[in-house]
Amino acid sequence: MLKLSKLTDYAAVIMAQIARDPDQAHTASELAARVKLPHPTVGKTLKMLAKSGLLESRRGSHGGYVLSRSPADITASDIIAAIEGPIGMTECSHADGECGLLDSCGVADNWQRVSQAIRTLLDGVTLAHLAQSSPLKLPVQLPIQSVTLPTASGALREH
Amino acid sequence: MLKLSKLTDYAAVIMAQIARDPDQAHTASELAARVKLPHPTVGKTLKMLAKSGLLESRRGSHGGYVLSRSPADITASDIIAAIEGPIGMTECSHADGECGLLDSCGVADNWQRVSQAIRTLLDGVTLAHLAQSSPLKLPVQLPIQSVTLPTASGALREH
DNA sequence: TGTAAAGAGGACTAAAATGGTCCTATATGG
DNA sequence: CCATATAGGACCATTTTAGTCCTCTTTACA
Repeated sequence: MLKLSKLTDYAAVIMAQIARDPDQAHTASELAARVKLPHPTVGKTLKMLAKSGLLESRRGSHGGYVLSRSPADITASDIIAAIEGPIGMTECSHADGECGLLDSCGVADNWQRVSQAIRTLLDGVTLAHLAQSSPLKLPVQLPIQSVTLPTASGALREH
Repeated sequence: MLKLSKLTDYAAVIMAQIARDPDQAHTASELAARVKLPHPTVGKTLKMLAKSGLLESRRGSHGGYVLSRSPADITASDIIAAIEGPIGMTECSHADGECGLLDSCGVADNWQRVSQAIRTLLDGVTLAHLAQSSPLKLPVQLPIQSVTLPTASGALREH
């Protein structure tokens, strides 16, 4: 369903929590309590976010996590990629080949373009947007420049 | 990774094959051969596409599948939804409640808006686009109307 | 009217991804 | 030194996904 994993969802919620109070370090237990999720799970999520550079961690007592950049400089793409790896709709949208069906596929190029469009869209959503409760303004119109389709281009024959 | 399942991928490829030769019925075995995938798998995919109304099937000898509408009237959303169910990034993006964390979540609204933007984007990509080999023109610019973020709106405090 | 060629529908299995927990090690402040 | 944190994995249970197979029905045509 083109869905985010639960962990990614948690990550977004957690990041938003931190973003709303960016000046102090937040511990896993504190965040777990706020977000009402089990401590180990929140801990795991935080570790992933830290490892990919979105959070900075301080160990020891009085430790915790802080944003490594301003909320306006952290995108939805960043968060998703931190938990799920590179964003792409299809197997072949990032890997460099190894699909084996490329010749009989015929849609790879276009899927990759769609992937790219989604990635760009997600790049435009920042943590600052997510953290604020007031609605984002998104373009509900014309996300695709409707190509008056060329009906038949040379290469579309098969076998 | 915000990825489509393999079956969805197959579905797109298969639909594109049919779209390129829309005037005759295509059997599962024929398509399996073209697309170089095992017959049972292709069969399963076709059944799903037919059940959700994107293909019409004719049984018996000389049977097969035909598009139920013109390629320009079948969208990427349709194909994805046929295999994966309703498109939405988060659990709460279509279900009507039952999340239980909504109060502590604080990002639900915005995620839903992002979901909606992706859905709209996908609605703009048709099977006609996918089937043609010449590149789609996608808006690599400004998919989000960058809200100069309101810095602090009333509701974003958390005790 | 019989037979072969198709799809419909669903049961089933194997493999992979996901979510979640826990343990040990290390760092840090008081 | 001790309490409090994170780091980094190992680990398991559950769910999802992919893929196969079997039986039934429909249809064209010899």
